[in-house]
Amino acid sequence: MKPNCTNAEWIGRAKCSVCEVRNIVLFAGLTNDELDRILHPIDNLHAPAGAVLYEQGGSGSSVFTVRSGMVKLTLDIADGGGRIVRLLGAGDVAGLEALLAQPYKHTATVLHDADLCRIPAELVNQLDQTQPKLHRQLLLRWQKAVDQADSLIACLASGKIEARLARLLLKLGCRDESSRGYMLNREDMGALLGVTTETASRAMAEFKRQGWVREEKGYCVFCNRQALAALAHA
Amino acid sequence: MKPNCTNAEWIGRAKCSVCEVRNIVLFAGLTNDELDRILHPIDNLHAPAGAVLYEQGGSGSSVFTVRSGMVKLTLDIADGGGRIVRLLGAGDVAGLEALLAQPYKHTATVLHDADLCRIPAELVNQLDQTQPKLHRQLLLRWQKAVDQADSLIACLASGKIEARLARLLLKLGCRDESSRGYMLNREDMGALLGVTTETASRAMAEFKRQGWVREEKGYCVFCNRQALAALAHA
DNA sequence: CGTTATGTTGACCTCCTTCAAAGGCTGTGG
DNA sequence: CCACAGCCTTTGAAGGAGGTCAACATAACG
Repeated sequence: MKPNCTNAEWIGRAKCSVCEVRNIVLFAGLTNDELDRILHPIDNLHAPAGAVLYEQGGSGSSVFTVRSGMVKLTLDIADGGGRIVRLLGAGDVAGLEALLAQPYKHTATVLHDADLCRIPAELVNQLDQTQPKLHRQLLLRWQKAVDQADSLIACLASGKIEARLARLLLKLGCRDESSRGYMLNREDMGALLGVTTETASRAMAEFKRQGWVREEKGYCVFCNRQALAALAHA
Repeated sequence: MKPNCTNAEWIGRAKCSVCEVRNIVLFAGLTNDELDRILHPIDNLHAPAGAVLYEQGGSGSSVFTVRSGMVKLTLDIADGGGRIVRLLGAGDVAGLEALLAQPYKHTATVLHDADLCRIPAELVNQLDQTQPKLHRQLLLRWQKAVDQADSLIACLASGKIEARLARLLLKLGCRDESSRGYMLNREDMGALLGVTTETASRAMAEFKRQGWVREEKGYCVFCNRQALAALAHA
């Protein structure tokens, strides 16, 4: 059991060269040869829903790339509450602050069973100095984190609940599109949209009554994308 | 007049080696010799309140470091509205996305007369490859942007208005502390806190009636920091 | 089959929005 | 110096949206 990865199952050394998401995660751009030389300390983990990858304030020694599944980053503030500040899916990276020797800024919790790569921060920093391709990928990841945070502020924290929920569902995507068709429970929806669990539940129930969206054991299925898009713009 | 900087007054080539904020902005860590060799294309601008540094979607060719004053980054979404996603003060950097050849993600508007350095993205990218010190500064700036966005989500978009406003005022700081003692107008407060201008005005008026804060031509003066801190934690 | 966690719904009340109007400050022109 | 316009702020009143507390339903699970 990894100290940073509660309840995570260790699968083995990562085989980055055969990883189907290689091109969309951190090491995109490196050739197989380059990968073979460096991938030894990288662990491949499977973490079930509920697993905590790391906790806010913990000393960060690794970054995590998400190969599949979904991970949430939550920020606890003084007065309780605690809000979800990011949802990560395939190709996203968690814990970049570890590269700067900063403590983890969030608590990372698995929402849907996830395949992850755990990469020592030290390794990434070494490669960063010698591999211009990785270097650019790093900057892109950081920018993506900024974009996601900004998008959350602009799209999920402004307007009426129905509009916010519609935007969230559209962001989560559809089952047959990408790996992002996961459904959230009402509590997480509330923490993401900045409302109570009850309000999130009421809005979702109404959406289902209207036939705009359907739920299938953890997945969400769209029935009327147009209706959601119309709501999102209101 | 610079194309990217409406109403900005051009002062001259930047003299980074005598810049008092050099240690807290992008080139912190470089020696004077190193600076002398590279600072030629850097422009020093003075921009009055209301000036627009760049607009969302514009092709980004420069990053801006803020030497003094205050700048807001606003994100316009489809359905109008438009929300402030970041407040920048002395030492902060705007437009990092230009380094990745991405269009500007926000509109940058000066809120309080600002001294700025306009640095060509190309120059930063060149230095990034040869100057490890600058490289680390860059990553730190990106992380700071993430932190600020997350902080906004957690602190300024959750809870009752009074708590949010108290947190905002504490963040803005006090006049005799740093350069962040600026007061915002009610419209910007609303755009930052996610409420209407009227609600922001009502809350501020009440704070002033209670004697917790005072306003002096654009600056804010604390009278009762404890009261604000207590509100912030509620 | 009971137990527990999660989702749904209702009733009531608070907070914020909306629309409207009045007050205050500043700059401009007579 | 005063009058006036324009902008920002403040305040009021009415309505709606979401919070809160509680009950109940449903699903998951041993």
